[in-house]
Amino acid sequence: MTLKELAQKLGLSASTVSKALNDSYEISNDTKQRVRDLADMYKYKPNILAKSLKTGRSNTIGVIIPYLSNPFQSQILEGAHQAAYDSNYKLIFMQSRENIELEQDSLQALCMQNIDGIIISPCANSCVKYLKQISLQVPLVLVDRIDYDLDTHKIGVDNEKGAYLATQHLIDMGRKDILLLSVQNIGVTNKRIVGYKKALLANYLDFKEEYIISVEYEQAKDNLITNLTHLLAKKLNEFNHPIGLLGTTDTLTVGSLGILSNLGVAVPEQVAVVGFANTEAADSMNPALSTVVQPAKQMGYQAVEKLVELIHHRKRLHADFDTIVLESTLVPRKSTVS
Amino acid sequence: MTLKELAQKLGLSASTVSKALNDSYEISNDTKQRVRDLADMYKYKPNILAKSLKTGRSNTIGVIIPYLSNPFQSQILEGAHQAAYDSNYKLIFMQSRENIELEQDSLQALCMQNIDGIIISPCANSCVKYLKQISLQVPLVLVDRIDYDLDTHKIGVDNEKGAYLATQHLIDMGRKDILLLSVQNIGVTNKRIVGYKKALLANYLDFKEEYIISVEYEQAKDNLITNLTHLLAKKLNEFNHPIGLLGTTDTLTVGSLGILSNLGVAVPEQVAVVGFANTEAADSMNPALSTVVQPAKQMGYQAVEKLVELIHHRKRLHADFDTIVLESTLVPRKSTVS
DNA sequence: TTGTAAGCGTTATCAC
DNA sequence: GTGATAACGCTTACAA
Repeated sequence: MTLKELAQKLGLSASTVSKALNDSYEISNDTKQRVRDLADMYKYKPNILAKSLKTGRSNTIGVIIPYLSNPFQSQILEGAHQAAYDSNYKLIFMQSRENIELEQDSLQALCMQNIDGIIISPCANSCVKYLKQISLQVPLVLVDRIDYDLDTHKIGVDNEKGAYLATQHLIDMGRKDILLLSVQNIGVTNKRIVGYKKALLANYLDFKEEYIISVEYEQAKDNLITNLTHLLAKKLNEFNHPIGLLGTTDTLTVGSLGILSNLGVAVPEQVAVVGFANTEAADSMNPALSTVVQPAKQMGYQAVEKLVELIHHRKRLHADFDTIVLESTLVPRKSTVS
Repeated sequence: MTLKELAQKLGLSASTVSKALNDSYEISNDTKQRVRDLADMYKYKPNILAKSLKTGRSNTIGVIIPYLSNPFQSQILEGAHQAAYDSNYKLIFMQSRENIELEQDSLQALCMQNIDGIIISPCANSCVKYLKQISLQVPLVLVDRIDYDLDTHKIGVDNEKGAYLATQHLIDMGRKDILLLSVQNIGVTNKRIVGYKKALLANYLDFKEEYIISVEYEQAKDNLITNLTHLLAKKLNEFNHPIGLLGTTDTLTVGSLGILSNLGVAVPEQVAVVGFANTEAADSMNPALSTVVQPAKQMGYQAVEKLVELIHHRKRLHADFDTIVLESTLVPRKSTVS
């Protein structure tokens, strides 16, 4: 059932019917009602493709995140989906798998899809230049990994503060030697390291380069096992006091618990663990994991809100872009509090 | 840069250029090359909307799952995305939130989007009639929750066998009283209960209705806490032997570990726990969680493969639909083996 | 081998 | 208030 067919049945022209269905002021209420009634009756559904082709807007937003299987990122996507649903947009998503070529591929693919805007959490080592170029073609909003020099809206969390809180918490629990687990080349990591350092400084503790365990995303698990085991063996012998461990991503933090357990290291007695992690399973961990929780869904939600805003009035001043920084919260559990 | 403009620059007609770019046999190699070169030069990108409008195919697949934030379901989606990417399809996804109205809304929304096909993991209490009606309009493939009377491809796992294995494992570990945690009204649950019963039967153990703790999805966590606490208090007193616990979903299984820990119940000494769970964090659980692992990504991948197959030759015989049942595997860890 | 013309289902402009 | 017409950018008979 097309507009034309509907028009014929009504004895009206296609354009009149179109206007009626779009509630145009030009059309009389009588006609509108007649049109709507028959449209309902025949279950008329406009062809969105044709509509989009004509209007130039598709009501579709593209989302690019590194990994969908990462619970934190899928929470962002869930929030984004909710917001999209609320504002009547559709979501097409892509995964960059922390791979710069895949990211550019996906960006390219999205641009070819007549989407109205893009939300992206750039992959490790992402190319700012390329992003900038895209952002000139189509509205773009950064989410979570917002540490890029781009003129656009950015929605993230206060990573520095989150790390500061976590570090301070470990110090409060009496730990003076605090290892930090991080993934190489993810923007947010830097801020977290800064927070970590500042907390150390504020407590008159030395920062030691060797305390930073930095692994590549790809072989994160294996690298983590090797490096952590190695460093712990050394440090636990060297010191005769318990130490702290700060994980800067879900995977690393949760993974470290398993490793420590396998090594027979007591948590928190020997090593207190706290980390960024958005998992609901924190209470079921061994032991219950103290976490820095980030409002992931909210980030995704606000990112879409901002993007939609951007889509609706595209001609904003450059100076007018917002960077929204949400708060993360520390939830202490048994992995730091004995 | 449109096809027309490109044609003008080349001194050719739009149709010739279109054919050249689509590698039509009608066009000479010379012309093809010239066209391609200039297209590259001007970075010509075809307008997919126009193409879809004309051809009637959008190369887009809709996916509906209950919750994106459920790691198991997001793994299905990840696999689906991978397959879609490989076969050059785009994915639009929706969440039903285990809500039948939201599911029908989403189905409706997808149908209006000129998608080429749908993959769905129906929500609890989903309406078969409605699904059937949709499946007549557009190719549809069921994934994971395949226990519906629909003439279409279905990709799932052998839930009965998975539950059988898990139950047998608990029995092998010396447990004769085995509680089962389940969510109401999810199709897969039934099969899992059947597997559980069969394993009991095969070992000459009585099935007891009271051993089944069935909670609603919405208040799963709260209900679980109440019911599990209650039943355990009763049973642990009544028996003087250790018992078993079988969780039929990620959330329930993982959640139960936290609850048991809070109750001060020793796992596996007092209660051995095993459950369906696809989490990578199993090793970090308290204690490391024995799991029935399902090939979630593979399910998603194959679902898209099947759907694409269906899209390509729509006129298949009814009798010709496949139901693919993948194997799940049991990974014993400390929560059952002391 | 290439070009012409019609059409996919809408919306927008302008005339009536 | 309503309708004719063109246009969005592409594909595809069919004609040349």
